[in-house]
Amino acid sequence: MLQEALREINRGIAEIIDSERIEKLLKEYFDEGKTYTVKAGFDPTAPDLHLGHTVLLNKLATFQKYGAKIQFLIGDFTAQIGDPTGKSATRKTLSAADIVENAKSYKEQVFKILDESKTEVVFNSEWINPLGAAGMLSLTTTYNVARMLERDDFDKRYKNGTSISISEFIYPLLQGYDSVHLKSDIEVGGTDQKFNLLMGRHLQRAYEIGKEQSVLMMPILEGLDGVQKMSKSLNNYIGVADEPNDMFGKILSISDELMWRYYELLSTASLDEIEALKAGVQDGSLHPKTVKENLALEITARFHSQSQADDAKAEFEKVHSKSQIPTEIEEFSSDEEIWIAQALVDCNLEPSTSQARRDIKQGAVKIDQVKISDIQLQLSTGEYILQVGKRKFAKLKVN
RNA sequence: GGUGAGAUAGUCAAGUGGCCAACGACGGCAGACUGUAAAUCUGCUCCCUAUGGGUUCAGAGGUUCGACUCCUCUUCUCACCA
Repeated sequence: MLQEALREINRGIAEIIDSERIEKLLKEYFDEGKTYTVKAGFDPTAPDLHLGHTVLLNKLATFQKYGAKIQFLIGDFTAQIGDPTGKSATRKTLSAADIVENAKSYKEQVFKILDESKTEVVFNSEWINPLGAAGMLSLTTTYNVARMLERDDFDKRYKNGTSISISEFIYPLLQGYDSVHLKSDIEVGGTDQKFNLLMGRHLQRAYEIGKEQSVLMMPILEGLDGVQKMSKSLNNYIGVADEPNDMFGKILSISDELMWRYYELLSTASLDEIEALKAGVQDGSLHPKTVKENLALEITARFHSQSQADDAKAEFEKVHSKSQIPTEIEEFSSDEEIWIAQALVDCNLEPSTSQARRDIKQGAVKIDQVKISDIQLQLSTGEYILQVGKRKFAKLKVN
């Protein structure tokens, strides 16, 4: 039982620090039923969760299975500074109202994966605000500039002469202080958070709270392009709130190489099962597309339902394999005869009539499945299925 | 505080009086090929019912027949010195 739990917890992780302590905590849970706390911090700037976030959430859910109480920390105070991690410049701040709104939407999405009864949602402004100037000052005395500059991104920026705001130095300290206040046993985060996570250990020691948190780092999930990390701003993400059809389609559009990465980090299939799939593809007994479809089905079902996932698969086959028209298409109407380019813009298929013209010239536009080439085409009374490229459809009714 | 350099389309980055709606790269979109793959090849990539017109090169003025290019001021960024 203990061994199984350890295997589950170690699955897919990038790095672990002080795993002996985790083992000890688990042993105490199995032997004496003692619980422990696992902290994970989230930035309230991005309330729309995507699969990249779920890598971490899945790990937290695993911990919950084995006696952990999750400290789900929303960094409302630290968001005012902006985490300098991976950023080349200081970023803008959020209003208090935005933060409240974002946090709310966070909770709605997170409990699709986490067990609410074993999760405590906390805001760090709660204890950082009362810290005051004196508290802040004493916090800063626990660390020094030279060590702060050891951090890779600070180091690079310092050497390049790119500006580093003093407040950015404060950020890791505050994140570490969260661990002091919460007396966390374990903190889970992305590998890019290593410095900040270790700061938690450092400060727990400095503040003598009698323990030092173990740190577990999850790898960063690549986005749909397979190169850059999955993020909303790069628009290469699969959102947990995406419609079943979108979710299924997006997963199927990833490269074969990336598919294995997703299997490792997102699937509940065991490592042995994944190895078997890889072997199957290698010797040709399994088609990579089938393997990818199964992944898409599993993930779509997790965030929606099995039947919705099955429907998404059927829909996908209909539209793409058989080149038929999707079941549900957004409908638009026009009260008078309309020029094709304008119609495409009105139906949100094209951003401008200029772009529409170009696409028509290139043969990317179809009406009722038939490719058109006449830029001047006028649509008179009737119903039309407009299509741009392979995936954009709209139905237009001209009265 | 002083001195110097710079700000060009989603990003990087050419252009230093007309040949500029602005080279190139990346990204993005589309076509071919496919498994809606990937890789590769090709085309497109400010707006406008368009062999034409309109708005762009940080912002505001100015010089000029003509400015992304020259001048002045403003804003912002960076470097060196303090």
